[in-house]
Amino acid sequence: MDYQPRDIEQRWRKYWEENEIYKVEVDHNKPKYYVLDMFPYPSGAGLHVGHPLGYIASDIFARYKRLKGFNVLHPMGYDSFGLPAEQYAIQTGIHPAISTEKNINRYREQLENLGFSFDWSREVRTSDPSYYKWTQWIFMQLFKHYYDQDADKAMPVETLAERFAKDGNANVKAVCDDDTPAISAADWNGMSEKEQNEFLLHYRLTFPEESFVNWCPALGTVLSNDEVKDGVSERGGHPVERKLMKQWSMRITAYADKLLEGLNHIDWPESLKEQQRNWIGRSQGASVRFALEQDADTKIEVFTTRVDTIYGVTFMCLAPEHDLVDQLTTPEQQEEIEKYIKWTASRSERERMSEVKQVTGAFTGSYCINPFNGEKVPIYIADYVLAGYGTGAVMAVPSGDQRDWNFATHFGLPIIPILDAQKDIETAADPTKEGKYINSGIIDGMTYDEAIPTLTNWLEERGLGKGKIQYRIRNAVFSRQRYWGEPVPAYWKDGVPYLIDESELPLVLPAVDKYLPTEDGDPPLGRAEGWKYQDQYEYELSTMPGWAGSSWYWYRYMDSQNDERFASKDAVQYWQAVDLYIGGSEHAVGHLLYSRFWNHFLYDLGLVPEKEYAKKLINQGMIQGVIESIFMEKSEAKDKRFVSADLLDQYPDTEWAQMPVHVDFVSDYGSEQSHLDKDGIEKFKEWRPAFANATFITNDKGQIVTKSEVGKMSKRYFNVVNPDDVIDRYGTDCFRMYEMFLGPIEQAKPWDTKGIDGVIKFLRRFWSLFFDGNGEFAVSQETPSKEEMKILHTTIKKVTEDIERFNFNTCVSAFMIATNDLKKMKCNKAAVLKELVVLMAPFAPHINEELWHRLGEEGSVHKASFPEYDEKYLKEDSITYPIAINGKTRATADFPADASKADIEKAAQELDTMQKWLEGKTIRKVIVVPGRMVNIVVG
RNA sequence: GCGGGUGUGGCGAAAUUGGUAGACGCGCUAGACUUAGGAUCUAGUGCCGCGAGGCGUGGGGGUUCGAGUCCCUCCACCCGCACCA
Repeated sequence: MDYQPRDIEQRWRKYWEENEIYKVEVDHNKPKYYVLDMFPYPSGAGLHVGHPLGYIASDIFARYKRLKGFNVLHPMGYDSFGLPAEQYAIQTGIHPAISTEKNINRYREQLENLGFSFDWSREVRTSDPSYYKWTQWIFMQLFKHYYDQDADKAMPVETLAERFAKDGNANVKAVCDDDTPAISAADWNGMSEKEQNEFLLHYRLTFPEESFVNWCPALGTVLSNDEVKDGVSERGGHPVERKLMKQWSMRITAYADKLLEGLNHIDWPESLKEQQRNWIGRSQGASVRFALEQDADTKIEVFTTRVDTIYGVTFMCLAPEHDLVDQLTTPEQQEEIEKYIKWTASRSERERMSEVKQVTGAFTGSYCINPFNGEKVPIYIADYVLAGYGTGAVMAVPSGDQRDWNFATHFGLPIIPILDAQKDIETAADPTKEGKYINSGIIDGMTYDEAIPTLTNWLEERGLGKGKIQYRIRNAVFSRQRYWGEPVPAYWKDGVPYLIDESELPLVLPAVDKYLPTEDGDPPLGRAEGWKYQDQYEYELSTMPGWAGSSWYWYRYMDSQNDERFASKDAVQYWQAVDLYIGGSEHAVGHLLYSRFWNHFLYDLGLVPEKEYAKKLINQGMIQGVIESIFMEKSEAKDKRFVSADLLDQYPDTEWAQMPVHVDFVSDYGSEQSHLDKDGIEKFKEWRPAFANATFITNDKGQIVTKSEVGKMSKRYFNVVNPDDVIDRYGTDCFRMYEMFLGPIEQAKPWDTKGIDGVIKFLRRFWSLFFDGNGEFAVSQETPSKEEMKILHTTIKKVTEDIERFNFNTCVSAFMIATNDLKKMKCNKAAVLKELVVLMAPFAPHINEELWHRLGEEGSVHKASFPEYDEKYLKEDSITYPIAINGKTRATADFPADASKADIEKAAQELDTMQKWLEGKTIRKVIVVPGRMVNIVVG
């Protein structure tokens, strides 16, 4: 009987469902293991091509852990709030809930087609009120808490109010807005309720504040930096302006240190941790205040990580947007400064970033005074200084910083050496910390480690500065002017936000007539009728961002039906945290940072047991596609010309446009020889009837050579490979094994099916081990030979070790080798095959379930226990050693496994085959590495 | 400019602590079986050379008896970024 994947797969999937094979409950008699995938956004295009890779890997690991006796939580759900559904609603008027439901059903089908072992009874959807009830609840907790630096955790705002009533805020060490005024107890007690509530917003972990946003009037919405290209919206090309808007914000800065520190305790890819560290950007340094020459009371504050270089300061640089620029500009310099400011305002961030080599700036005409030596320091503005970071002002040290050096050289400013170890500062800056200070007043002759405290103390004694830690992470804007998101459970009274009562959760998204902003520019919720708290106070009109729902979802899986709590205490206590989390690295500084922030907060409240919710994280690489394009003449002519890419240089005067073609038409797709042959050209004409009469200038082989590029798989490039098609042809098991066989999961790679035949061949061969020449199922009950046991146990060892290291590609190789070896020996011993079936079941769950039952075993193979290897079958009688002379292998020889080093050393030199190499040479040394090799060193 | 990563046959890739580089698969070559095969099986396949042998893990240098692996240096490509003072 031939291997028929489709029959087998359908039958066993049904069996698993009927017998609830993958259902999991809290079980205190078993150790738990939690395998989590990043849940998908259900887009209209179907399951994203990058997803199966990660999902297959996590499924294999989940199945493996189950076989190893763990109680495995392996759930799946949908991150179902998002912009595409809203845009679709704007176009069609269809409620996003309806289109989302449809997409989810499609995803569910595709996921089931991949044979995953999810416990679907735990499915979550972030857009479901029973889910977002708890997203809103967590938001409320954030509003109700502030970050207390003495307790080093979040504390209830009520306790803060009590302290204000007693002592004011002078002794409160808490994370708050920079402009929080100092108040006394009397001040506080004299405030009205509204004033008190307003004041507390300076401390709450989520709070409304005026912040600049990219506002696009035409689209009536706020855009991310990414959606703005050259000052216009990416979609539609509408103008975008900077606008101040009241936005909810999350005080993630309060957790900056904990988020940094936590990275030391989790097993995440080092590169991803580094990205988060850079994003948080903790730098230790000092702030220094430079008084103006013209007005000693006005001071420019700078932040520097190298306060030790302060005697090398030869100019000061402000961001063009700095508050003091107007005041500093002298009448003579007015024109130049204005011109420069105008010029920088016209430059996009992209331009400012890419043109780093060009030195630009302008002199304000004013000076400030270096507090250490009283020197006059000229003040410039330059757009390499960013208004948004630190104080928007930099003290420039040309001898120690290359950018400052470039600027000084360009404007003819002095360059003062400050360390005796600095070299060649005439040609470039030298940022060294080595050596002793020179030209440096109070720190002359000191080293770096001595200088820093000396300077900081000096500054602090005089109130001119202090040691300071600066972060570059900013509070996270939490409002979206959109419909399809969680409503914020707050209302406005007298211009101050209040929370609704917890008993009123969930605050369900109201119906609206249109999904567009109102005429007044309010978000879509402004259209909802009666959208008022107790019919009098307007609810918050913005909704939450996409990352809200995904910042805690792993807890909901633990107890997804709970109405009383986000998850029961029991469930959270049992499942604790995610043991293995798999997803893409594109979430490095978005989801993976925000979710850690929320988790730290929930931990502070005692609601969850671990500070870090994901102990181990693996990034699966993106599977890319190949974009194949042909060249079409740019002309007004009705019938265009197309040219083979290898003939382009014969038409130097013609302009050609690149046009993507469907990859199905392309021969040798993805290679340098990729081309449309005669057949392909016909298919292309059929596909694009407008070009039926076009001219095709082919090369001498009659081909139109195409240009191949690796890039995103996307509908617009006609290069999407749908997993369903591959599965229809080869079966789920083959698809799963092939994706694993492609290479390491972390690696990005273009999708191609070139090697899939090897995997299907292997599965057929594996299947044939269980059948005789007539196609009848036939296994032998005989005791396996020593040789057969060796193959089995080598494979068990290899696969066990490789699964633990997530080297799934080499596991597949091991299965292939074992199958080939057993096939050669015509081994059909049930005792060997049964173990192999369990071993392979995580990778190819269906075929192995079938074979398990044919072997007469009870129950599901997925409830069996993973085989253990026995060292005794792995021992060799003899070991083949390579024998080298000066590192160059010249012969091999077998020695008994228990031979001593001395025996091997002696025997190796006496080998007949070695004599011709050793003739006339003097042996200086013989190196024997037991079990490995012999190297004879000759003179 | 900064940060991170990658570089091994025609292709996807293997290679515990430095120890026979290229496992496994694709492709290719030859053969077997077939009416036929894009099915199956067998053998071969890093490069140069008839051969002995030589050369080979992006380039150059170093440490070592021995380097894909460790160190220095240069190059190429990819990803991220908010010029982070």
